[in-house]
Amino acid sequence: MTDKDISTRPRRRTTLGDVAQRAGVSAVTVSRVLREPHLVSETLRERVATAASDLGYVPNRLASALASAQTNTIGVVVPSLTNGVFNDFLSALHNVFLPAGFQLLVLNSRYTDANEEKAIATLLGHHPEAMIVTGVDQTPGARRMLQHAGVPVVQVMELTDRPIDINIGLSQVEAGHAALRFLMERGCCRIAHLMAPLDARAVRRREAFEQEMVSRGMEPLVIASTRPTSVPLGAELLAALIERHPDVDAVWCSSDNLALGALFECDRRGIRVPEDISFMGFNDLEFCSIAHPAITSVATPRYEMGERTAEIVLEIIRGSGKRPEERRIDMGFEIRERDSTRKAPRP
Amino acid sequence: MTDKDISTRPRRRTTLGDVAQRAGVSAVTVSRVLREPHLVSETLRERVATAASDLGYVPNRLASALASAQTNTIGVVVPSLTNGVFNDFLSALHNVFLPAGFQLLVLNSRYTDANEEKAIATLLGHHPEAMIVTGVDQTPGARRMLQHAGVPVVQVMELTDRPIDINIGLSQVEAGHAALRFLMERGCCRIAHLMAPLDARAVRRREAFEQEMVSRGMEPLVIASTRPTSVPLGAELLAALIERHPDVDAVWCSSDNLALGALFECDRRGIRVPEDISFMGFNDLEFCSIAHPAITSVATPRYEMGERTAEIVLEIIRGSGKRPEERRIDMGFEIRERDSTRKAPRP
DNA sequence: ATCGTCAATGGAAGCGCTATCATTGTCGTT
DNA sequence: AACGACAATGATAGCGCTTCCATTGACGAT
Repeated sequence: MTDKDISTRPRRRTTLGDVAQRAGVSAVTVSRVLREPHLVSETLRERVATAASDLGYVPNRLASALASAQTNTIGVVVPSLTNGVFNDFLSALHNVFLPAGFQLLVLNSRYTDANEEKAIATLLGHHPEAMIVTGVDQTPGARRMLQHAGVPVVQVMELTDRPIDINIGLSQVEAGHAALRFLMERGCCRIAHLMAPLDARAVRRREAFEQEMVSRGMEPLVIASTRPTSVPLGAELLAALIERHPDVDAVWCSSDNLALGALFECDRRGIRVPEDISFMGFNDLEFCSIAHPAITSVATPRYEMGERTAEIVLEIIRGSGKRPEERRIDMGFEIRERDSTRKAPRP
Repeated sequence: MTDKDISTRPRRRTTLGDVAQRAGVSAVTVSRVLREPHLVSETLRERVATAASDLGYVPNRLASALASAQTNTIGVVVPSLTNGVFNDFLSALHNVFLPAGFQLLVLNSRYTDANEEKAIATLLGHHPEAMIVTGVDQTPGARRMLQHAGVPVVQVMELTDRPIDINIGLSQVEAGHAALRFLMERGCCRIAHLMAPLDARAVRRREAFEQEMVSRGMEPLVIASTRPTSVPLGAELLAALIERHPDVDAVWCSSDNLALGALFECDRRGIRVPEDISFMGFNDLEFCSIAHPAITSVATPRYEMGERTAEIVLEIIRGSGKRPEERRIDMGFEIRERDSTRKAPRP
């Protein structure tokens, strides 16, 4: 039975013309029924609709886009889908773009520049109405392509002085400074940083963190792994840290996943949090507030960034390309203190 | 300066013709340089390449696809990107399809049938070479569209007797039965199930779980929430469970995220795992083995499922539509026991 | 009765590319 | 010297749709 299904499948997909013929009208009329039904009499409108549904007609977006020079597509490149951060961002984009009649084309660069460049090329081949890329470290080739694309380009998550077009993000450098200051204010003095330098933004935070330590006369202490951030990696990095530096009293993790893994490892080793070591994460993913102990984290406005990005893009598209006053928007961040850094003051 | 960048942007994107003109050749030759360079003399090949790069030429995939009737695109619909399960699956698809010259178009149905149908329609509009959809509960409309698409269709994650075309997954029903049996064998007798019925597969597992309990004369005990699965939800569901049924001695969670949240909540309430309550999750996400206590989980072959799916699709496409012998492939599952169910035997 | 107006439809051209076939020129062969 | 074979290039015709403009007929205004 299923076999029959397959063999009876039409070899040629039904087109506008097929529908037109079946409805006894011209192709133009069918096209109009789909896009501007108010211009077509009700009689024909119904006849066309019936014919279309009988034939299981699905308009060919490729042809439509080619003819109209309108793809109603937004190209997005993110470095990871595993990381909850980008899901929140994408979710916001969806929520604004879909109702506006746009469709998202999302490609994953897996944290490598070459992939990002390839992804950008691929997306541009689809002629999106706008491009949204993560970070500000595109390759020269990618930059050039984006500059020549003739569509709005938004670089997100991070700030730069030389944006390609629009830049919406937060200062990773300030976040790095703030994190160290926060832990010091809580009385910590032997502070370590766990990170995965695959992410360019994590590297920027690390640099700021180290610089701040050096400027205070402290010895920078960073444990890094080239693997992508994950919960198991957090456990590993913490183990490595404790082995080499059993005297740490605070750990800042470059991602909440690392923090969670590190917390598990502490639990396993009988290290008490925050009594023995204070812990802080980054991004404030949803599990931070629910973990036990709850994890202090640097909250980033991922959802808001997505909304803002989408709104600005729509404004530009609808305003026939006019850019807003501010090309560079700082969305800020906020440290949410929870139990993992609430050490009882020393007697 | 940036302003200038914008204003000097070309209004019309460069086309094959532009490159041809600049290189002093015909459009056909440019097209050939891009697709079948061995057919073009080296002189022209270089001249064309230079012209293309000078103009920042990006081929228009829409036009190319329209003309060649080949999009080299695979359409994929998943219900969620937040859930690690689908990332592993997508990751496998990427790893097989990209090197084969195909590009993935991924849409998110957010666990609703209407969205799924819309996503399928949208993807079909892009004329993919194959469609991969999650689950087996497509709406009649979606089913019809897929049947008429004239391309291979794979339903994944779950098994059915009536596949649209190809079906690769695992039996959620068997998983439900197995989970209960596993816990009973470990001596648990008051067993609860925490779940989020947004996911059709979770519902199927629940039904099997309940049925198995009933058939053993036990009273089914399920706490559900209509919100999507998440770590915080796990904590909430556990709280609700304990309030109503303080006597439970085992909990099976429909996802590892729920299990993690529930574990945190136990920790917070001083409930010992596994001494007081045994815990089991589903999917075996990477944090299960690293959590403390490590979480017993039903491991699903997500990555392998993705690989298998991609391989079969490629086979069909390359074999000019010939389907494999087996239309329905059971990838199985496996319970990985860890500390969260390793209760010391009663004295 | 004649005109302009307007709603409702259709015809034709073309979006940027590729498939197909035709055309050129260069060989080696007899 | 004439031929076919073949490599290298170009001309042409679409792919399925939309845009633009032309056509038709019904209607109210003069």
